[in-house]
Amino acid sequence: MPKETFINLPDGKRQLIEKEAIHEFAVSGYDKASISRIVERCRIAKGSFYQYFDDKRDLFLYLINRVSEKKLEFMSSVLQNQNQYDFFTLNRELFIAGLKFAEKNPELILMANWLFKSRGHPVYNEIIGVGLQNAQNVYKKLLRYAISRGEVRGNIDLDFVSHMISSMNFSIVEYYFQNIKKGKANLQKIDEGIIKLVDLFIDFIKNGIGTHRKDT
Amino acid sequence: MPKETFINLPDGKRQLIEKEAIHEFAVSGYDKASISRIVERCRIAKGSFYQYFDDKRDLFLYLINRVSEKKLEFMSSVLQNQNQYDFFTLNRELFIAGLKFAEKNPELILMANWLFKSRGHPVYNEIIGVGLQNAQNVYKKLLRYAISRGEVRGNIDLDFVSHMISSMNFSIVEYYFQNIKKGKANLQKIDEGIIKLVDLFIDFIKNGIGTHRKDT
Amino acid sequence: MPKETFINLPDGKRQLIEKEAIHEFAVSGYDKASISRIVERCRIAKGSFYQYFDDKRDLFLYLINRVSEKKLEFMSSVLQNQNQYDFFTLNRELFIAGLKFAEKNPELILMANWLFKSRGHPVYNEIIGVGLQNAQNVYKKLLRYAISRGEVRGNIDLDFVSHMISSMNFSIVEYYFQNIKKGKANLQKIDEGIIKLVDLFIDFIKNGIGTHRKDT
Amino acid sequence: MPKETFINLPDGKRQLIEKEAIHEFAVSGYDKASISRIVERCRIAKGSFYQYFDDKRDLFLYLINRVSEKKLEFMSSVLQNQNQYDFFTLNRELFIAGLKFAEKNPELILMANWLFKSRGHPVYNEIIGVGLQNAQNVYKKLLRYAISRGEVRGNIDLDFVSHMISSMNFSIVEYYFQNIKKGKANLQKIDEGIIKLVDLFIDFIKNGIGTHRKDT
DNA sequence: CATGAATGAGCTTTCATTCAT
DNA sequence: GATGAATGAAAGCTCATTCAT
Repeated sequence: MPKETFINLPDGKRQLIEKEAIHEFAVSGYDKASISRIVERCRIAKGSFYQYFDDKRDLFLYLINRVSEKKLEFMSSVLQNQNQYDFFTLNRELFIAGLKFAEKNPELILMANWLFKSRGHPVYNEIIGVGLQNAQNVYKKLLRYAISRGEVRGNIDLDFVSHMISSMNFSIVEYYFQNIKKGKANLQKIDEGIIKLVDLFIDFIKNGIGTHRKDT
Repeated sequence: MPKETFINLPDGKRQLIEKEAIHEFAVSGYDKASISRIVERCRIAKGSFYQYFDDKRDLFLYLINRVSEKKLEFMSSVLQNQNQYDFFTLNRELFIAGLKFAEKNPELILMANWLFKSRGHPVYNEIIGVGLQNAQNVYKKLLRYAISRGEVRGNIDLDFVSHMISSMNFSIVEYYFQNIKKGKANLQKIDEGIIKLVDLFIDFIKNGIGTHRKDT
Repeated sequence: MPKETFINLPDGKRQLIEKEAIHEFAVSGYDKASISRIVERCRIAKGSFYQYFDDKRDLFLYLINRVSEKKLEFMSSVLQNQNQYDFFTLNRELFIAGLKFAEKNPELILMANWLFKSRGHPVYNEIIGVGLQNAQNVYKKLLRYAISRGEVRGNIDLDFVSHMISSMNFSIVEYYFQNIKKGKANLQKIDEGIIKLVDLFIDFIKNGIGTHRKDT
Repeated sequence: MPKETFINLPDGKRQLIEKEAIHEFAVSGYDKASISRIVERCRIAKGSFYQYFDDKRDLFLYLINRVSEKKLEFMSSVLQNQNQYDFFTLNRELFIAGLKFAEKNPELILMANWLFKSRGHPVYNEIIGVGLQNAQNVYKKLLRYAISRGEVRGNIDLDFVSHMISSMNFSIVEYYFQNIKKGKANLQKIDEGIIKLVDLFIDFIKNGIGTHRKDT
């Protein structure tokens, strides 16, 4: 975690560093991310960086935490309605909120996605070790709650299902990004298409693991 | 592709080099993989390596080809029954064959998965350029065939669905690996569990994109 | 061109690096010159070198520029009298100034001579591309001016004559160096001898390309 | 010098090796010349090469000797008339014979020229050490003879003058090659031009070192 | 607290030469 | 005598991290 010196930095500078660091990790991934490039773009001294953070790892962990916070903040409005919605509707809303977040913070998502893809990488393990809230755990909690409310069958493999749901989430976002990059369609239309796919996906988990079969 | 010198190597040595190279790429990914480490572990001279392969890229491409071959060989028995099975059953069999292959060749799979996760990396593009069959394209073909046979709705988004199916495939294999690493259960039991999950997944794609709704 | 870090180096260190680099290029030529050897002799870290220069090429180009500067500075006193002297006298003075410069900076000359001999080498082309004044072009200009003043016949092949003059220049300097190396004579006497030869050479070009024949 | 094994080689193979080696040295110079490339082009084994020659140096020395032989042979017709011609006419004939040889054996000349430019290089010194006949020595002998016949002043610096004459020779040939490469003119016309320049040069040395002044 | 030069282990790659077959 | 795989020292270059100022 960053040192006092970073916390005490004037807001503008701190935000600049965060922004450029996120950009660097988003574009290059963790291993190829270059501290030199970050400090160059921020116009701060290399030494200063090491007054703020212990090392590259420390910076990355900090940023991942910030992303989690930001995303949680963004999604809190949805999560506050946890009791109103059933599990599947809540999921749909979360999914869509996630897509909107991705749309607004594409670099945050690219960075987080690097992490998601890097199971087995030393920093991945460390982040898990630090007990960072990750999507999978969120889904696990929601699933447990849904089971207790009778919305989801109790005999599912919680770990696997939450793994799959977060994978799908990731996979859809990735697909979305790729198509944007290809400029395959205007954003409006892609959004529509993706929401259809989200619905398809929601349908799936409902039919697949719900207590009541659809269409009966 | 490797030079004659590599092809002519005594089997033991050739296999040792392949094994250690696969190990290296599996644990470190392409960029961090170190030729120095490979030759050290094989107890061959650095220069010898460059008698066998043009460079790191050449080695990696060769190994990926080998994996494709091996996997194709392994799955050919399933694919030969392409006409007997309907799309969903075929998928199930492919899935299970894939899991068995992963079980027998865990490091190959780790290496291939690095590639899967590295869309955008120069070697990824090159492998695609070389026209290597990747899972997504295979599924696209199978889906088209299934649509022509009336087993799958014609109004699906082929790209998205094949993307999702190969992602799920990848995701399930990954999940499987993690649990093995954790020693969470004896292999026998995990196998049973996973096959159940495969069935769940097959159910999903059937209900989600099949022409006929289940239970109607 | 070198980075700020090199410019800001304490004089002693900067000069040491220049000296050792010139020595290396002088004895080994560009291709065989070894950065490792340079940094070893300067007792600096390899990484430090790359804080100062982009690469070997960058170092060489910088040094060649320095030589040009130094030589131009050294010869400026002669060139300032460009209008007072006729072409042949000016040449004589330039020649002698060149020899004196060579005497004071033997390694610079060896380095520059490597370049002179390496027409066709990538760095040669690059240096020409950068528009560095080379001897041949200087002579071409002087010749044109001399023709306009009626001191030199107008029907000569400018390219060939300037090629020959700079070759001779080079050749005489080389001869001078060899004899010094052999310790063939005390410097005083060699100087006398060489100046005689310079006069002979000046005579030659006068007879060859001058407007008025000697002895008529 | 080459080993017995090379001498005993069938003519065709021996000549092929010589041809390709000359090509290699001509194109790349000594240091960058690659034994691997030579054996590859000759389709012989690397090991075989080392059965024929001790090393790269050995091969080069051998080839330089062969060039000397060939050139001497080519020029012997001129040198046989040594007594008929005066020094200057002989020189002119030698020069022109040299140009014709260069025209017929461009790669030999490129190789020899590398050597000429590489005073100070280990192999240069060795070749001199071996006492190889070089142009400079030939000129020295001719000059001595010419002095004895009263065609050349006795008070010249033999070393310098022979150095200059051979340098000029080299320089003109180089100029010739460059213009051919540039395709600056058709060969016929270049020849005419060069012969004019040769005459200019002969004039020079006549004026410079002859006993009798021209035009008086 | 900011600075930015210094560090050095590490990387991939090359190539003349050797030597067992 | 022919073979060609094996060798390993040496090359140019990178980059996260340290530390004296």
